[in-house]
Amino acid sequence: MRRRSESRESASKHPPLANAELAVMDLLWRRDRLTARHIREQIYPDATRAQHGTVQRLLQRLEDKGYVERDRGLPVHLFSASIRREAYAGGQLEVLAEKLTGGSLAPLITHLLEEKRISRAEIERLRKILDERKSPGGRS
Amino acid sequence: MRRRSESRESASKHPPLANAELAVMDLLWRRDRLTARHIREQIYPDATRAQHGTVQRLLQRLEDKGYVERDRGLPVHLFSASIRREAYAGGQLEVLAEKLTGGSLAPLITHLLEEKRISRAEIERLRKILDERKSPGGRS
DNA sequence: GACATGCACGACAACCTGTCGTACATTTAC
DNA sequence: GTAAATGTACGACAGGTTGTCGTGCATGTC
Repeated sequence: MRRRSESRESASKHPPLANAELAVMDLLWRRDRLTARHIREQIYPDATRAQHGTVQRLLQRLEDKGYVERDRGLPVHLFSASIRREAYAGGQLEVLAEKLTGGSLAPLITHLLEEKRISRAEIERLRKILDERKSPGGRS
Repeated sequence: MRRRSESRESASKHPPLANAELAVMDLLWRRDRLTARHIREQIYPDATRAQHGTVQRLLQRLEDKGYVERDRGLPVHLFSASIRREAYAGGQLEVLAEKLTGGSLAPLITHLLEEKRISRAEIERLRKILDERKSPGGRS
């Protein structure tokens, strides 16, 4: 079938994270340089022997996808996220906008506002963010 | 493994559309009440006999997911999107935010702004949208 | 009736994900 | 040094989803 090359390309550049993968990233986003053991303990509190392998598998696939780096300096590797949570989230947002609204964010947000699914506080946060961008402040 | 019930639930409420499915929805979002034939012609310009079935299949699965309604009044059914593009897009945005930033949109957009991935024009559009919400249009 | 067109749906291959188990390496304990 | 424990690498597999096709059935036209 005919398909849009761009969205396909961005999807391969920013493959979406599946559930278990996201759980691992979540830990790495909270704290860097974790051992596989630490991750396993968090995700599978009742750790059986076999689940070592599962975590290793997940970490390896995340490494393949470019989302995780491992420090092999020690025999027990230390894992870190190689992309910040905000960068991943932003990338996914872009993929979404590209697929659905030709890359524009406005329609997505308009709908949520109309449906009153964004709190007043959140609206103010967003306004502030946009204002900062308008007149570059102390931030950078 | 342990999983977050909320994100799972919203995912089942708003299942993401796959590629071919999205292509069909795209047509229905542009124009309502299309026949399967019309859709097939658009998606598979060089239509073979077998691809009738493919389109029927896609339409049926979209119907199952609640994204498409069909008018069975005539022997040749007429298909329509049962959710607006903006509603679907907004829903996906919410799913994204829930999974990644605890439901807040600000971090997603902050990153895109810092990376200068949002055009000046788009920023103004967003500001305008938010302003409208702040001081409700018509009055009060 | 014969034929064309459309709908319903079973079946299937390809892919992805989460899982496990096995093989191998390295460290630690005796 | 050998054995046990721990860790890494990765093949394998089941379950789910997706895109595809084909076949059977209904309904319309001539």
